[in-house]
Amino acid sequence: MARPAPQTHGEILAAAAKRFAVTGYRGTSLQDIASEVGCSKAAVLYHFANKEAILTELMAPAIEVLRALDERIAAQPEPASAQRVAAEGFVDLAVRFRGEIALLRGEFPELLQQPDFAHIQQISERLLAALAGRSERASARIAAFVLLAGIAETCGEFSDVADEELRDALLALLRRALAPVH
Amino acid sequence: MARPAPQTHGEILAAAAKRFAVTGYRGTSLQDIASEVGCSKAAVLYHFANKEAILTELMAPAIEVLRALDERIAAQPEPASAQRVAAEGFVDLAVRFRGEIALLRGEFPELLQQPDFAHIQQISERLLAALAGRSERASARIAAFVLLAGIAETCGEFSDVADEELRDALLALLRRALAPVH
DNA sequence: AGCATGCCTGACCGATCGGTCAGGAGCTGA
DNA sequence: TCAGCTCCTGACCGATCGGTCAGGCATGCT
Repeated sequence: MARPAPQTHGEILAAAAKRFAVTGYRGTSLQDIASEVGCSKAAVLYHFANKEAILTELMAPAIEVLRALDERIAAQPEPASAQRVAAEGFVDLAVRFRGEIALLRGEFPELLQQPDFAHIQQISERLLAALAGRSERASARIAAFVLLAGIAETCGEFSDVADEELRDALLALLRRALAPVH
Repeated sequence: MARPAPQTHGEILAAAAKRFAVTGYRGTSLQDIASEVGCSKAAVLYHFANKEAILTELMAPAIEVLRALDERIAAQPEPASAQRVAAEGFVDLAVRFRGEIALLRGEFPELLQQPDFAHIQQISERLLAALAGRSERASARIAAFVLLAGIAETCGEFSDVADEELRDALLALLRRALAPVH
């Protein structure tokens, strides 16, 4: 019809991001996305192999940064430095990609099961270990888990707070809350 | 058939709890629950008006405790005491009902939209305000949100940790992490 | 014996889901 | 002019969802 050019791919991506942010991944149907774009559901599936492929492409930049952070953490020989790198890197990532993280709207557990995101679970585990100061103590791991999950849930809210202010608040919280490495 | 007595109501509740804990509320169908019990889907809907009624009954005790906590917090005239009551009360609730909270598996946002749980959103807001020391500063509210959401997400994990140990770890974390009231 | 009631079943309903498919419109190069 | 390609459509598919309904089978009261 009136669709002039093949920028549709990008439009679908943008529409999907918009809808996912409101109703979550599972709560958004291909028809919802198609309606938002103004095309047919079949057109959406012409540009993307399936629904999961849309999410994968949407999250790709954030996942790449997460992967890089994982490498930087792994390169730290000392627990204390690994904890610092993990804290600063994760806060930075959470703030920068807070829009993308918000898309998941608490669907982390299910989404992580999907084959495309399988390796993220392992990265999360290493991130948790680093934040816990590579300690096996339950209290350290519990605190790290609370902060990790809490920050992931939080960054989507507070969209009215500037990046800078959000990052400072989260970093200050982490510095107060993380058990010091001993 | 061989179903002897009307303890089916309780069996359905138990089966639903078991399944919700694994696949979440939305990820569990009435047929799943019926199969777990060993009855028909129609039998499930004979005992419960609809799917949501199962969840409502499952969460009722936890919600009642939450409501009582809300009242106790509201009765505190000073921000400092309200913060203390909120922190201790919420940790206690999270640990006691960690099984129930785990059922929700990150489906809080959607579930809170449902009419049966509408008032919980307001209670959560007051809980957040109390933890933030009734401060309007963004940093205080951000920290409170991270801790609230993080604890809710956490208590379902660490099922191998004893109640006592989990509560102590969470309380110690809150004491470190909460911005002091000034 | 007859009847009501509680508990439960299988068959069925409309809606919605992700995904497929044949084909059409419009452009491009031979 | 016509073949071929990209982009897209509407019709359709099987599966699954929550929920309904008429009826069946015990049990217990009259």
